[in-house]
Amino acid sequence: MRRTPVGRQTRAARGIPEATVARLPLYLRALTALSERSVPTVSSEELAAAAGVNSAKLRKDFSYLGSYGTRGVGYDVEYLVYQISRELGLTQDWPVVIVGIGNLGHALANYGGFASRGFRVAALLDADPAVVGATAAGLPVRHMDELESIVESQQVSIGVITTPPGAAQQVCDRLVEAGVTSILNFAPTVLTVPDGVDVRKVDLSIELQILAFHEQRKAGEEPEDEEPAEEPVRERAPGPVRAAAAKLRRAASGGKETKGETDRQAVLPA
Amino acid sequence: MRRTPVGRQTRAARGIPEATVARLPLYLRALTALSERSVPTVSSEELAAAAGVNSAKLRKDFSYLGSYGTRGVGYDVEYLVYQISRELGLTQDWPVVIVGIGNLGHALANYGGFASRGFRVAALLDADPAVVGATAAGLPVRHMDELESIVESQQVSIGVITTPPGAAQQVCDRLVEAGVTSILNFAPTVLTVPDGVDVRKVDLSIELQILAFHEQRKAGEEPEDEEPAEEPVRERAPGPVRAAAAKLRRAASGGKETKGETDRQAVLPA
DNA sequence: TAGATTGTTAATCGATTAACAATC
DNA sequence: TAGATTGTTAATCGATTAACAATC
Repeated sequence: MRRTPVGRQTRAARGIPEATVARLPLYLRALTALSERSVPTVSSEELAAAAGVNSAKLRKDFSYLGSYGTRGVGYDVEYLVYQISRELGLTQDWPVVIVGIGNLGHALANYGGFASRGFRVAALLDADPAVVGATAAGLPVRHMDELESIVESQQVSIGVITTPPGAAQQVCDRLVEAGVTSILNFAPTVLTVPDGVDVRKVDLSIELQILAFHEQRKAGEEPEDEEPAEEPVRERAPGPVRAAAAKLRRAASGGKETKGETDRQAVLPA
Repeated sequence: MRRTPVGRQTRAARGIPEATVARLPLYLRALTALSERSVPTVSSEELAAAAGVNSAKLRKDFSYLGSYGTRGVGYDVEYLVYQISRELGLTQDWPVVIVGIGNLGHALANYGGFASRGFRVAALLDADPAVVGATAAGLPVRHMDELESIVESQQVSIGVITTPPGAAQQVCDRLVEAGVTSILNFAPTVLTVPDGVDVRKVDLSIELQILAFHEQRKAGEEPEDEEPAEEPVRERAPGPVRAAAAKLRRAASGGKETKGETDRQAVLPA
């Protein structure tokens, strides 16, 4: 996707796969721990175990960065820490704004891993006058009105959105307009951004739903309903009839079934 | 990966790809919004736009669930909400424990999207006597000692870990031992679990680092250091020499470089 | 019947993995 | 030199996408 030979000529490092990029922080964390224990070198096998991946994947990942290992020996911990840090852009300082200082914004402002790794909270912003002026993590909460001036004066390129879902797109638009080009979105909202802006999302509800899916599988696949047994080959009733049927099922599904090892009530999301 | 024909015979739905499972919650969210606006039917094109994916992917995803659409018409919103909810296991109620009631645990306990979608906070747990007894989101914080009895008596199968990193594995072990088989980990720790236990992780620091990587790319790839230009073809000095060189570079890299459009200080993660 | 839209096919792309030659 | 471990190859697997026949 990303194909941005903006600067000078493209070097090998340009083509690092997304899946690899997403694992570099894991390797870096494991390496940092080794570094703190003054471990001088580490093999792909050991490091992979510490990072929770297999060693073939790790070596493949590192091969995109260059040949930083020594055959028969392993990797120099300090050197790798430095190379990965540089590859990830962590040899710079990245000022970040957090917009929406509710419970979650508060938690993030206080998050330790934030300050390390080169990320610095440039400002906390909120639209609520009752919150503005309060202090979180030693920083004053400032009003949304200051968003543009802060982003510009402090060269903020990363914004974190922890607003209620209804405000997220609007906040996102303002951040982008002001010059932010990377957004980490904690609001359960699909954000629309122009080309060149990256959005990553963190969504508790989605993670839980994925876990629930697998949990249900593990629980043994008993019927959760009256007639689910041969459900894929269901008859094709016209839409409205189906909807009515669904409603009936929903109404009927309250607290009926009992799973083998559990006894959970049937509940549909609101 | 997951191949668990635990219950009776395997039906088509067994083989839903992970990537599809991860998108079902997105579709469900978009459908719920349509449902609330009383929209009766939706095309793959419209729904895909609302969920932020392309329509071919959406149709492919839905094809794993069954044939729930009507050619020439689209999908019945209510019916799809029901089918996806059931597929994800959301027609049941899932009691969840949150362990570690710091800022983040607090925020999660208060998170609205938690209570909807069938997830219910069964208990908040903390090891710190100073926190135990306090109230968060209307629930008392209980002591870790009660973990086992709560998990067993309330049939909790999902645990959320929001402890400091040092405590995460230990908490994880206790959860698993008590019977929890799905874990959502917010601590920046690689958790080791037995087969049959699912772990998903949410890691702010990793997300920010991935954004920083792309941000750096966008910024145009100027040298962040003295000699990075032909860095992939670097000479292969033996480990210790490399490490020393790296340290030199680290020491030297403080506040030197100036990017084209930014002026950030060079900082290495702690 | 004509128009619309699904469900599926097949091609392509990207990620994972095992195996092993290269080489320290 | 012998043992260890990297870096790379090639096979496999899974995910994405465009296109279109099926069919409402």
